[in-house]
Amino acid sequence: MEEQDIIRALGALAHDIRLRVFRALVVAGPEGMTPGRLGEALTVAPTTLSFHLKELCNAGLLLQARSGRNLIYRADYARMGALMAYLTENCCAGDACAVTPPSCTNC
Amino acid sequence: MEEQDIIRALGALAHDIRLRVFRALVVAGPEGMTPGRLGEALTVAPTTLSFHLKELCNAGLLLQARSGRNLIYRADYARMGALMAYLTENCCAGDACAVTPPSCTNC
DNA sequence: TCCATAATTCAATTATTGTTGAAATGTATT
DNA sequence: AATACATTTCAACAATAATTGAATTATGGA
Repeated sequence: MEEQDIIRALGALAHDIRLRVFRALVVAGPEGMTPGRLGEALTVAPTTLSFHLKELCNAGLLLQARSGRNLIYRADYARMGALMAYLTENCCAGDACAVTPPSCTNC
Repeated sequence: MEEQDIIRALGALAHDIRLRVFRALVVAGPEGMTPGRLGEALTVAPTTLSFHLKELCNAGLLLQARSGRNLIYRADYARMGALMAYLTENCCAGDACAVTPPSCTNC
């Protein structure tokens, strides 16, 4: 992941609506969610939501697919993982930022 | 760390100069760096650099101290760690985003 | 005290982002 | 084909962030 992509991804997540959208999609899992359901769950107007979904897509954090007349948005876990990896490698030092994932608690 | 703090931290890092500044300070370690050295190393004008250092401070990612007529900026590793923890817990799912830190490679 | 250095603050300007409602697109149903 | 629904695109506007040079604050040394 290029530095420019990192900046775009960070910028995309640095907004309350977008962070909430992304979290909701992470929770939703592989099934994803439609803009309709998202807007209902988060109380965001369709136009506003569409704008932010596009931002997240452009940043590469979401994947879009069509199902009938609905669009389905999904979190791109691989992209998020790449972002985490970048931050861990470049913006952390020593143990200070060492985040211990659940699977490693016994290390 | 409150959601609002997360957004500010992400927003602070979502800028090329600020990301480079933060990385340089992470690399510099506990000794930190002065704006003078940073500006030299990164080729950023004093006023511009000062603006971005302030942004990073406001976001809680940097610590500031004075030493004679120099100011010394340091990365706040704990804050960065808290940011990483938040993202790991809230924006990742399953193994897809599981970042394996160096110390855990044998797990 | 006076000067030089390090860095910040201020104010004006420009550029980028975010919001909103109206209009348009695409798809399913009858 | 006609209608309804889900969603996006467009265009105008409002708000926020970034850049720049000049002026200011703070410290140390002659």
